[in-house]
Amino acid sequence: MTTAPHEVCVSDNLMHFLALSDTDKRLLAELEQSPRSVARGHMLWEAADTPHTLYTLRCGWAYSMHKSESGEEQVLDVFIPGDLMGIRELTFPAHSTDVVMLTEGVVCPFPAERLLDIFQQSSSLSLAIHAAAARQQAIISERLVNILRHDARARIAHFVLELYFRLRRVDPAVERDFLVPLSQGDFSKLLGMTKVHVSRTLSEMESQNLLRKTRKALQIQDVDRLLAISSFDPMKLTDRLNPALTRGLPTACWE
Amino acid sequence: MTTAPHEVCVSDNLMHFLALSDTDKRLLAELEQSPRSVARGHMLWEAADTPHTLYTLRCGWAYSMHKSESGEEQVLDVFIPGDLMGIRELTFPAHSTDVVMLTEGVVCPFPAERLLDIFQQSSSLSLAIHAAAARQQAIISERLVNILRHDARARIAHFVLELYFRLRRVDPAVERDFLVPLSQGDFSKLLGMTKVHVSRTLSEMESQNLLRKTRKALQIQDVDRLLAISSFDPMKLTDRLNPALTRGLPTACWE
DNA sequence: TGCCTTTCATAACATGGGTTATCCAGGGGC
DNA sequence: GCCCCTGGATAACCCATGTTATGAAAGGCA
Repeated sequence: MTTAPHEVCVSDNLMHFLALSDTDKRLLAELEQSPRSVARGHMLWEAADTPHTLYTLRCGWAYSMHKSESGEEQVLDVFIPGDLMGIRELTFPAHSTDVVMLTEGVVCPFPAERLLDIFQQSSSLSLAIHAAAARQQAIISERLVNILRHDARARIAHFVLELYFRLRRVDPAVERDFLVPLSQGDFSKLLGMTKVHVSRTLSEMESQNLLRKTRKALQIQDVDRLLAISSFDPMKLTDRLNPALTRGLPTACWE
Repeated sequence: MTTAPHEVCVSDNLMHFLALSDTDKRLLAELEQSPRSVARGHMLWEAADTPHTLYTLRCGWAYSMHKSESGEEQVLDVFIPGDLMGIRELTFPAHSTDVVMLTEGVVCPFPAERLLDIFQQSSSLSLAIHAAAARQQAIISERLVNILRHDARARIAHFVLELYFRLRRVDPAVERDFLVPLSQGDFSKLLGMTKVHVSRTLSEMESQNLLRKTRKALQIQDVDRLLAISSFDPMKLTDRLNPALTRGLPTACWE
């Protein structure tokens, strides 16, 4: 059945890329010194704020979204435990998204300059953080390609697989049936369609034994067909780094 | 009238963010040591290649695209002179896009490790390069939001403004009427619509005196209405950096 | 317990944009 | 000058998805 919420820290995330030295782990642990419990709906930052604080997400889910003047909302990122939030917007004078907790959770805020310190102190960590940031962006680019080229069924299939693989990456205990705190409305804001059509399409997919979505959980019934429908490529989220960059650096434990 | 092609180097791009020291300029100049003329249609890299080489684009245009098994093409980035090509995919073991020259041009290839050297040698340059990379990604994210929320007219308006502001940034001589080596088919691959509909919509927009696109050039007739239609926000491409990061660093010349 | 809000399901209808096809114009090569 | 080839315009038709509306189920809260 669905697994219970899991506590993950950034180093659990980053060590997938490279083996981290004790110094690296200590640097990361400093970032996560001040965990803070936040309620569902809590806003970590708002569009137009200056990004002076970054967050690691230790437990719970969050998302970032654009609000247009007309009040429409477009979700850009979904954050899961272990994710680093805010790097995308770090170099900008102002945030362009709101970031809101989707569930209650625990975040660790730290000042942006700490990241600069890290960049100066550890090239392994710099690389791992860049890799993590690049993968966050790759997720968005993939979503763009997917959305532009495919119909509603494929969009949903793609996104569901994205979630599944991302969750399993940081918590291998995740099964085919897992907790997802996203409503159909959230799906619609992510995938650029109306919630009515999300509902229609989910019903259709359920009747085809592809997947089943309830209020709280998501059950993947046929990974292979979902992969085929969506042409999702798990490699796009790979933990493997470019070998041209890692000469001389310690490799990750899984190798 | 339309302006002639312009030669730009990366430092012309990066110095918009921060004042570059002579050392910084020298480091960048080293990257651009080996300019190479390439023909229209030349492929700089292909999906599945390992990213060992980055390029600066000194002159001419290029784009990167995904090809799906079914042969559909989705354009992700459009590169203009001064752009750094390949950072997005740098940390991945394989490229996910093809990059093709849209015009003849001049590129400067350099090995990926040089970038690592730069990161270690100059924190100003690191920051400027990160900022440039973040803006490339922001362009894609903006396009995603725009495409999901708006109809064909707004998509085109948005993209046209994106081009206009990006070109003017590196070459202030660019006027309302400028050269664009993109066909309607290219527009369609960028914006996720058919070329037939691009044609329909361009005709409509021309009849409304919004803009006029010919084979080679693009003429913006009514910036204000285009801005209104597309809710394009030039701030999303700002050269201004996050003040929380630049304490102690020299500011850009325009400040 | 009952109330109230949010989420989900479903139906009837409207439409933007996809599909396919044909023709025309421009531009490069010879 | 002629030929091709690519790019662009236009039309007729159709379908996936948006729109609007309504009711029911779920879940929080007093």
